Amino acid sequence: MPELPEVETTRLGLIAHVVGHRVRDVVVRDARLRWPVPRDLGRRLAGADEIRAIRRRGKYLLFDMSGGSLLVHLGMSGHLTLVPSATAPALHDHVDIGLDSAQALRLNDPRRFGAMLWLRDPVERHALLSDLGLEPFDGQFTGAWLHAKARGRRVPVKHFIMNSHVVTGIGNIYAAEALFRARIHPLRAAGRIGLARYERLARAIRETLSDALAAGGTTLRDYVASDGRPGGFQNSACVYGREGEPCPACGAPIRCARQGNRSTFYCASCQR
DNA sequence: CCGGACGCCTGTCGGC
DNA sequence: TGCCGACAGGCGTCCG
Repeated sequence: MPELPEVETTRLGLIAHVVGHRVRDVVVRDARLRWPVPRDLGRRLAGADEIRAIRRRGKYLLFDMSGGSLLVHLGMSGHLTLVPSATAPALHDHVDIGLDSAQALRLNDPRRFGAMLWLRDPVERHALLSDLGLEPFDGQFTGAWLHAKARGRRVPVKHFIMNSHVVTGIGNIYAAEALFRARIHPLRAAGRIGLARYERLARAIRETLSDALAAGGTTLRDYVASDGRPGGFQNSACVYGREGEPCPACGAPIRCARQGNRSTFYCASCQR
């Protein structure tokens, strides 16, 4: 499940191979992603100049070109890899973006929750990006900011920090891990948590994401980086997917609760 | 505005 | 062995 560390690992792995190159051709084998891949994507990309930069906003990747940007979202099961241009496609290899370097950027996404769209300038005004919350590594993202934002909210704090209109890049895995580090119960109402605990949470979110980034992200099932290699953070997870195992801090068994359609993992003795 | 439910999608797994 | 339901879950959308 690509969250901020997986998307950022993908971005970092692609920069050296993609920036400064032009798109030669685009092959869409299956346009049925979250939204249809635009029919004119090939014309747009091949008609633009070279890819100037790759940016990340939340879980979105933006490949900046003249006149607009290619937006990519990996959804739940997507990954972007670089392959030699002639590489035969495998199952769920939906889109190839052929570069002038004899390599292709290949999107594989079994569940097709991902997206590939062309965004005209100014990109930030697009509906998908305009209402996004703060980046966790933005200097404005502090405990005080979170505390103010949570005022009056009755939603469980785990949902609150997974809401991309509040703070971007945090999904089910890192939300659970950050709340464990901050020793906050995932079901506690967001508006009923004090400033000091939000300071702890903001710090825990940044530490968790930094550690995961250093490990190359988390691979539970589908995720691989742009070179095809899996991440390593799954071995460092304290609570996610560890129901019944002893809490690394106190030894009590990790619990699993269901919130709507999602599982949440926590230590009932450490997290209050 | 807020919160909760729903739908999209495929692969995997446990139970019978 | 095959069938079936549950589950994985990001996020836009809809509804009360």
